[in-house]
Amino acid sequence: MTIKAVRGTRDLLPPETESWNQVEQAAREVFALYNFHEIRTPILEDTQLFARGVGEATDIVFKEMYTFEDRARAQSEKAQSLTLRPENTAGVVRAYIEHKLWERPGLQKLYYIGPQFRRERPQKGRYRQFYQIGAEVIGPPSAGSESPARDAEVLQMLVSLLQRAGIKDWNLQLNSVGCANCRPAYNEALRQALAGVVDRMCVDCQRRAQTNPLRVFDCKVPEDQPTIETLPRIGEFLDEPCREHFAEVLEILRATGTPYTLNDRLVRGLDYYTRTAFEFTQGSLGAQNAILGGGRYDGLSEAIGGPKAPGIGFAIGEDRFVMALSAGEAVPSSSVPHAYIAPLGAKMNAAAAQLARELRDQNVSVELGDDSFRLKKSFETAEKLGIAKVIIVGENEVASGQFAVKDLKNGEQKSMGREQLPEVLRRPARTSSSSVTEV
RNA sequence: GUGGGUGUAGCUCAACUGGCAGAGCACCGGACUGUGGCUCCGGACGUUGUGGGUUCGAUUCCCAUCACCCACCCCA
Repeated sequence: MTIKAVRGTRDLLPPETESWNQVEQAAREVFALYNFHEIRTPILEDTQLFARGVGEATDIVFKEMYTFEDRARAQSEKAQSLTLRPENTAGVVRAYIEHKLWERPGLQKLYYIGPQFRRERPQKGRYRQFYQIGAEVIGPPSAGSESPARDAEVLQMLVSLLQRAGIKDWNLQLNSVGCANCRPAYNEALRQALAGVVDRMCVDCQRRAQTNPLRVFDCKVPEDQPTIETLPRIGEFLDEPCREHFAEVLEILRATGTPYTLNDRLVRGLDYYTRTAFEFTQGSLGAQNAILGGGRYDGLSEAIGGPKAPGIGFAIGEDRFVMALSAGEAVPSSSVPHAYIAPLGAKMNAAAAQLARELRDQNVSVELGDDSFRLKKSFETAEKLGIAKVIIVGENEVASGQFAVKDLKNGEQKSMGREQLPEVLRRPARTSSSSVTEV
């Protein structure tokens, strides 16, 4: 049996990796405009971080984590339970606490790009090793971390990222899920309301009513919808501070022309979310149509043993983002070298390598051939690689110092000294209509 | 974890009712020894996902298993 990539993981090959780099570059540029800076946290974390941060009862922690016991190195050392991170917010907050980042001036505005791991059944837009691009704004309340201005700014940043990357047909769904103060009352009201009607609902809802009542709002069974419509909404239970916070977020969004859709059934699957919760969906993605999601997590730091450090953040599903991109026409023009160097005849490899190095030092990208190739093969190879210009390095050229440069687009060939090469090669090829008709 | 679908060459797909596993594209070489695209000729290409069963004979029928796809659950 040949060895294959394990289930739910995949190789990203060229030219697709070009799209990934484009997405990441667009993200870095936009983040920089909003003064976010990169953080890189370990892929491996103490299992407790996720149990306490993400929530013991969530599906992610309960049944989807890659967890294993790291063996003790010495008698005196205890074995430790480690987990491949299923998301990155907990890790960022852990680092915030560990390095006392609240001692630094202002808010911490951090972004990350990297792989995450969840053991789910693979599906379109869902992998066991998947990639997230995310950002967090976190800090002490005195630095403004609780301000609705931060929520609105993050949402606005996401809109500019989607626009810059060329994602179309997106929709921003917004809700407020309350806080530690008002959510218990709502949970109780919901539980009571469900108690009366749950036996008429689908089996999944009956289970949700027990384990995580908020999630009945996710139900897609048509027969359940009328029942769900009668259930109380979190919006009716928000306390005054939560209500004001949400209203101000909306006001800023309107003022900045950021379109949104209120969705009072939007709930999020991680325990740490408070107040603002959001999701961007995209039309071309199939059932897994959430291209990114996030929200506020005002109690997360304290849940994992840190100081009060409210924050808001999001994670973009990079796999889905790239998918949404290639569903449109925004296919990347993969980068093709400026020139192909064709060493011609025996013992020309050294001279060709020398020229290649000179050109590369001057930022000319070069694919270097082999002197065992016949010229014909060199031309064919350059043609197949889509390279526009071929430089011939033969005995004549080496002796005279004049190199033959052929433009494959229009068939013209001329001789020139090496000092002229970089400038000529970097110039894009002219494709005159007259040259197309030769042959 | 549950349900449905699909697995044949690098890619896209054929192969009648169970009877020699094929084509196009791509790849390699030649025609053409310092000049590509077009054309022609030739070459290589497979444990038909894997293992078992039925059969004189299985890509085809049956069972199991694995992978992928789609959906549920859940999430990015």
